[in-house]
Amino acid sequence: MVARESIRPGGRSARVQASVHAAVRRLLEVQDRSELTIPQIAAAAGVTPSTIYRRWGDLADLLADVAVERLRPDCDPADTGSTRGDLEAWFAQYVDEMSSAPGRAMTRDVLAGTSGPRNAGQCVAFTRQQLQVICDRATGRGEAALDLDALVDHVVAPIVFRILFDEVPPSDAFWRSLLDRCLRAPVAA
Amino acid sequence: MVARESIRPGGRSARVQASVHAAVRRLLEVQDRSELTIPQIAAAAGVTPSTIYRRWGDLADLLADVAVERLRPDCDPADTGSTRGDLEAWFAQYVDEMSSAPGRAMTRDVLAGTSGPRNAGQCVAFTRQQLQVICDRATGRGEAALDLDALVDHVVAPIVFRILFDEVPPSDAFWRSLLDRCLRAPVAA
DNA sequence: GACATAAAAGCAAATAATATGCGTTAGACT
DNA sequence: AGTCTAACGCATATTATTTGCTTTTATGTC
Repeated sequence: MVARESIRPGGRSARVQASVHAAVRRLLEVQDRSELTIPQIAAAAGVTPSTIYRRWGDLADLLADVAVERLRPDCDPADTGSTRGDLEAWFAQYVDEMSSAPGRAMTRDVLAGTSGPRNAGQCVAFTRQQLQVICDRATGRGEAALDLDALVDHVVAPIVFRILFDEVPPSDAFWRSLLDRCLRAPVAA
Repeated sequence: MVARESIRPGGRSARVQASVHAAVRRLLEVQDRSELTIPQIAAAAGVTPSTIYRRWGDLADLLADVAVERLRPDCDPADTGSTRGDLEAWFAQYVDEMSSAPGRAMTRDVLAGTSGPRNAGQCVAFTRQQLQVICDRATGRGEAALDLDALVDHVVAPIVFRILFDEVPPSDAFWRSLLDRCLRAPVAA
């Protein structure tokens, strides 16, 4: 089962969803996710457990849903005046956010849900959208065109790979060198 | 809770572990993992559910444990005579295995367990070990030294990223171009 | 504005999974 | 052989999940 796609804003469904999401976020700050249960979330959100079971199916799917919502960017990348600056600023905050303990947990949650592919696809779409804005801006300035796919494959992917599979989070120097290398060899056809 | 590290081979613990792992593998072929339950696995393995709960904690951890075991390489990379050939052969089978439905599921399982970092770390260690063998072989032949980290960051990572986050599995052309690019610019200091 | 409709939530009871105390057994070590 | 310990089985208690049915709430129609 999966969360409904289109929910009228302001309706009862939306309110329930909001309070459940809020309850999850609140509880996750206080306790470990291995202790988290659906009845507990239901109580904290002021709804019946069966409501959650019917809408989200199980805990993994609910957590995935919450994580996707939290990973959704809320504004465009900062405009620093230069493409390089835009990219550096964006990746700095991206790495910072993603390699934090909650960030790692959210990424895992997104992948763990029953509909892992769907949720994960949405997340990478967010990332691409953000980078696309920077790419478009570069083109608008008349600078050399950026290769979005190269950025994803050679900067984003190694960063996320490290976050998911390595104990130590990616260092500042690490992602900067990835970005350097990518910008230096833009279209290695 | 986590599976014990060192278990004497041939002991009762080892037998229980083997039969539980086998039961999980067997059941996963027949039915969806969302239907899979611990009592069911216990019955199929001929043990008591409490045994599984005590040893593995929960289903996610058990699945992670099984997945790590299945991802453990059972032999060295094939020796094709050339480094390039070794890499191509190895990546061909790696991508094939990892992007299959069971492969994707296993990768997700590894990340989903309570001790995600530990298990994931083990998997990337397997990969590095395999690639290290190829690197050593290259050095032995007197060829140019390969950059293991570059292979992981710029070939393995984009492949795994695609498998985890994209709906469509990485194409043959995709990983070949990654490998090409990596071999052409080996030490881009 | 009252009324019908449908989707979603609440409630409560039934079922299933998970946790745990305690006795038993298998293997390790002397 | 005898002892010791870790792990298992069994039975029981607790907790989570599912489900049928009722009630609520928002929406669209007259």
